[in-house]
Amino acid sequence: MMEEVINSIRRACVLAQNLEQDLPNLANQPAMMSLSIDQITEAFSGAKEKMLQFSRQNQTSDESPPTLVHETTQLQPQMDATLMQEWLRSSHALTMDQLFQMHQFHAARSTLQIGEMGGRDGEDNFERNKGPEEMQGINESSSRPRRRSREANQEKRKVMVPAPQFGNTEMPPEDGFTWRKYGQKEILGSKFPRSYYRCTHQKLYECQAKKQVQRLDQNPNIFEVTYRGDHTCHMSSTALSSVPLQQLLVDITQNNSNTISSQLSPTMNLSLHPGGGSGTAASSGGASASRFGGDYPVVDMADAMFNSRSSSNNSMEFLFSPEDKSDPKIE
DNA sequence: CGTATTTGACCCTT
DNA sequence: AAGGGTCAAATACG
Repeated sequence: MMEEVINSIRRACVLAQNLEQDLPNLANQPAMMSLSIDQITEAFSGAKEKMLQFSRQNQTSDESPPTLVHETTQLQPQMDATLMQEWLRSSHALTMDQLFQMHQFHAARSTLQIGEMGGRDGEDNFERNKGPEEMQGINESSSRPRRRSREANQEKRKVMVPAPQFGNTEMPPEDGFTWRKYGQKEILGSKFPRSYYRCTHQKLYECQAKKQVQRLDQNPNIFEVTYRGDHTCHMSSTALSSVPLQQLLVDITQNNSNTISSQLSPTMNLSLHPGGGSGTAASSGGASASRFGGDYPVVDMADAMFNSRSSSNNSMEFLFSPEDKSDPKIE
């Protein structure tokens, strides 16, 4: 539970970092800056809410509800708070100060309502009776096999992201993952087409993560990015700014408490050289260790490292083991 | 020459 | 049936 709070805050911080980076570009784009700020505000609000929730339930009753997180995340609340503060102070001192001010400023008027997508698809059509079993022949004439198309019940996370002010504005900004476009479609009622991306490493790790990008007709400078599926690869080869903060952000805004915690490994972040670190420690070997799961707090460091290498995937295959996917079914 | 994107057809969901 | 999502051949790109 508490690590949820920490994660939330962390996400907010990542967002804030992003904003800071884009500050020069956003300077003359009040709309987008406002959007970005709203996102950050929203993120912090979510974190705060969770924290209050947590502390409330922690001191009144001790019937800690069985959250769906790993058991390794059972940490002492005090400890968490301390470590969290430590982390906040050590790695993001300046920004954090401003951010908290910002937060207080905007706390009252959180206006952004992303993540209110059509989430009413509670039930899934698990077996869409895929009738013709394409008798496994090499009959490539007319009927295409088409295996499992729409993965059953994949939750969608929707987020708005401002278009980059420089370079190719046709493309949404980097989000920390490498995507490969596999389709584009005109959408009814939208001026702009919607593009479909899937994770570049889908083959390697059966990474089912996908996203679709659509720029709003109201404001072409803003993309609506919808994420689907989880990354089973934890790769960040072309990361410009950070992690898939969209996912994270949306998670906050819709109280989707269980999806994210399974993707992040909350505990290892907490062991971030609290205090003595002085920032630049662990730069040589340390980061590689955290590459697999929880390198989120060290995003800048990780980025610095990853950015230097381009996208040569095959050489890294052994580095990115399929993680803890305890699902041996391999088709 | 291998990899990524484009694009129309195909198929699934509503 | 319409609209949306995906496939895969063709093409572009490095």
